[in-house]
Amino acid sequence: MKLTTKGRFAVTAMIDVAMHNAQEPVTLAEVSERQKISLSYLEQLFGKLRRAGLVASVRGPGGGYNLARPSAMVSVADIIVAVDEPIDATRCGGAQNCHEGEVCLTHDLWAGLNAHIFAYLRGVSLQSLVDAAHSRDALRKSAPTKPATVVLQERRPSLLAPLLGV
Amino acid sequence: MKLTTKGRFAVTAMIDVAMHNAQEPVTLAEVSERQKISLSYLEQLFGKLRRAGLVASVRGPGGGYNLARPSAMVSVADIIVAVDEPIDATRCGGAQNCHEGEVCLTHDLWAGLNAHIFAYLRGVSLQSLVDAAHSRDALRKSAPTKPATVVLQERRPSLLAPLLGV
DNA sequence: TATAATCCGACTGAACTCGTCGGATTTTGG
DNA sequence: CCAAAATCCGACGAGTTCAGTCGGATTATA
Repeated sequence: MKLTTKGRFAVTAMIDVAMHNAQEPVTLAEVSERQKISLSYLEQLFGKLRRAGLVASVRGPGGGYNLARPSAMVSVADIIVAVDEPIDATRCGGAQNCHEGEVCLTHDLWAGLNAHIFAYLRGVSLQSLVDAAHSRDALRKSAPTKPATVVLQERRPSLLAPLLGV
Repeated sequence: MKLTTKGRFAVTAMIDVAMHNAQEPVTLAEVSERQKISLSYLEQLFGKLRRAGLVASVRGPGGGYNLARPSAMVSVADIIVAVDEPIDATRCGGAQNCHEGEVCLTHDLWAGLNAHIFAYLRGVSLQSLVDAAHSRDALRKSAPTKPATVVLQERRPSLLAPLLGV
């Protein structure tokens, strides 16, 4: 699953599309501006997302991207798998580290972890992320104690942040 | 947490030490031979494991490494954190991708995932991995239908194997 | 026909990872 | 006291991977 910044960008971009997809398709230029991701990079990502069947494209002027199915039916796992192609699985599946024909000591451990992570990300829908963003917005508006231009989010460097490079 | 092969090797090596640690300390030369990991690399790993307080070293001839505490009290998370030092957490903790002073759309998602993975690995003790290895051994001995030299473990390429590059 | 947009493959600079190497230090045994 | 066994340590390099760019092709609109 690999969990690189590419996957993170893809999820962010998909949320953006889901939030702005009324009738008109959403152009990558808009996403680029809103999310501060370079257009070229977005093109690369959405090529994969389209091939994976997560978005549908409309070419030409007035075109852009639509979600291929309702956001409630798209999971984060879907997005990441689409974008961060699995590398060669020949790590522990073959004779690489598994020594002398035996399954290596930790095989089951990593397999279990994989299943765990996958299940977690599979359980998070795009819709739920959109909802979360909306409720954050609502919360911020209901308590506008400072001018919006100066509001800086307080940094909260989670103890767990370094894990997985997030 | 990063989950690289370095972490995997460290876990494997720790299992090996736990399984062979009677009174005498275990030398890295033995671990190297049994687990097919280069000695130099093991030295590098065990330097970190020692600094993290997971193993204790005995120098000079007859020396080697002992577990610093009972294997039931060492988790996989401990080992991986000791070896795969956290990279710069400046991914989402600051203003990098979080744009315009707001928390980026996916912040909570990744934080939750981290916590999830960490909890999982925290729940797996070194002892449990040793037990699993022992029961695999017992199973293989109890059904010796073929000469041991020819027994090849059947490959079972899990569907989830590509995830995380395991 | 000009323009807005997706589409695509190749490429590069930078970072990171794996693993090595040479040597220093400590301790045991003869 | 000395040789050998072992840990200890920092630096380095080859290879790989990743993030992001670039130039241009294609498609559709107006």
